[in-house]
Amino acid sequence: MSGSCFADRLEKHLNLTERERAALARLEENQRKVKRGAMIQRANETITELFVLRAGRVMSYVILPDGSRQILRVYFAGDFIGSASTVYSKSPEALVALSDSVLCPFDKYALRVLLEEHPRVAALMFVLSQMERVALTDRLASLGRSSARARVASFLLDIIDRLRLMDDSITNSFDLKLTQEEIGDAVGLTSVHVNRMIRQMEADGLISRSNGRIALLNEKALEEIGHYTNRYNDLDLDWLPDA
Amino acid sequence: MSGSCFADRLEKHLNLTERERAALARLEENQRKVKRGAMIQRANETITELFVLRAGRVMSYVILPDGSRQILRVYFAGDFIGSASTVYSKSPEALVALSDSVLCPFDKYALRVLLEEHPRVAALMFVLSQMERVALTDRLASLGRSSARARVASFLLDIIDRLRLMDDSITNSFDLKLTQEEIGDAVGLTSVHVNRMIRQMEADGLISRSNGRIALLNEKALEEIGHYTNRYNDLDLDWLPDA
DNA sequence: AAGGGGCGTTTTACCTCCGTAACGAAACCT
DNA sequence: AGGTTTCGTTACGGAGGTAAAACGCCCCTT
Repeated sequence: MSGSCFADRLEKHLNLTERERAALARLEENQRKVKRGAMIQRANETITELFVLRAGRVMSYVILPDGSRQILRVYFAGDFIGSASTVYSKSPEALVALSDSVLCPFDKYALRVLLEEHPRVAALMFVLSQMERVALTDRLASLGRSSARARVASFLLDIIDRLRLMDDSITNSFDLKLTQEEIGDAVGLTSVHVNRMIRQMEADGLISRSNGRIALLNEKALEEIGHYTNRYNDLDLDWLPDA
Repeated sequence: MSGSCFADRLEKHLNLTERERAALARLEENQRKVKRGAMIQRANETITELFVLRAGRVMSYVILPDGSRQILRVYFAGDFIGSASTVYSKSPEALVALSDSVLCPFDKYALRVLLEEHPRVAALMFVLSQMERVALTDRLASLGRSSARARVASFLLDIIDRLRLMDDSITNSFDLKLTQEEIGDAVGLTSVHVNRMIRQMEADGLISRSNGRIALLNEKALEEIGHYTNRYNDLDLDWLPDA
């Protein structure tokens, strides 16, 4: 366990050197605690800060002119967030804490130094960003081309697989920490219809629920319903620069 | 005009050094011509090649188990494609030429050398990948939270703005090179309904068509209908390492 | 020039999945 | 206890999907 939560995350995929770990730890020198519901970054505001999410859960979203919301992504401990601000001077998306969380803010210019001095970390940042790109295209296919039932199923599977990545103790149940309205805003449905789907899946014995926790009782079936594939098995990072 | 089409694209955003241009040109040493309709990369096949698209037009898509297709992205000259293969050993998406095209294939390991030797280019690759990420989240919001009319409008605007980025001669009309079925597969609609929307927009005087070309007659109105914002104006690349 | 096949577009009729609106119950604050 | 948030459920309507056929156009072939 190094001082850097982000380094821990990267080490799920490959081994870092001491120097690299130290450099990454420097991104997390500052900490900021935020409460559930806190706005971390407003959309369309000037920003120079990025964050490593050290603990808790965060979502990013946009609000359309008609008031509807699209949740873009849910983030977990170890994730690098706010990365859009590496490119745009005004944040294209808002960030809100879904649970009490700990953030490590750092400056764009700190990222610059990191990338200059650690080519392998630079390559890794590119790789992480590609992983997120693929996750987004998967969700795009889900919203564009599958039914409400399929969208909810694949969304649940994606969340549990990402939680498992950092927490080995998770078996088949987890705390979603999202309201049904939020699930709807993530997969492009209304809360009413999310509720229909969830109760239907519960009636079908695919999932069960008790006070906020969701248990996936038949993942194979859910994967089929949701057209879901776990991409984290098929990584190829051999081409990255040597340590 | 350097030897590298990709360098030309990057120079739309910032100035490269001679050394950097030379390094990028090395990615485009090989050329391959492909005909319209040619499969460049099949989904789920082992791959080690990436491409710079030198001329023509290419799309990426996935096919869901039920046979439906989701087009993920349309690429133009100067775009870097197949980037998912930097992360996965099997391609998560298929690539097909939408018009006769010229591709410059290169190996993952060539990318590695580039990133090791040119930290600024590495940072730039990260930036490009973030730009694509934001483009995807915009489309995610479009599919998840807006009407058929809005989806078609924003799709057309996105295409024309990306064409304009590389070709100053474009005013308000362009060659789409997509069938209505393909438009539908890109924005999550059926060809029938795309047709309804397009003819409606034509009747409303928002667009006009003649032999494959589409003219946007009222971009302001289309932007409002599609909840569209052109992100290419708001870039902030000042933090990148110095030349 | 005539005929024909292929591809994309247009149109019609019908249907269904999902959204809208509304309200009551339960759970959660403070 | 009283407000606030979330969940559950209903009835209804509409946006968009499905299926099918006709139409137009280009290119081929004879």
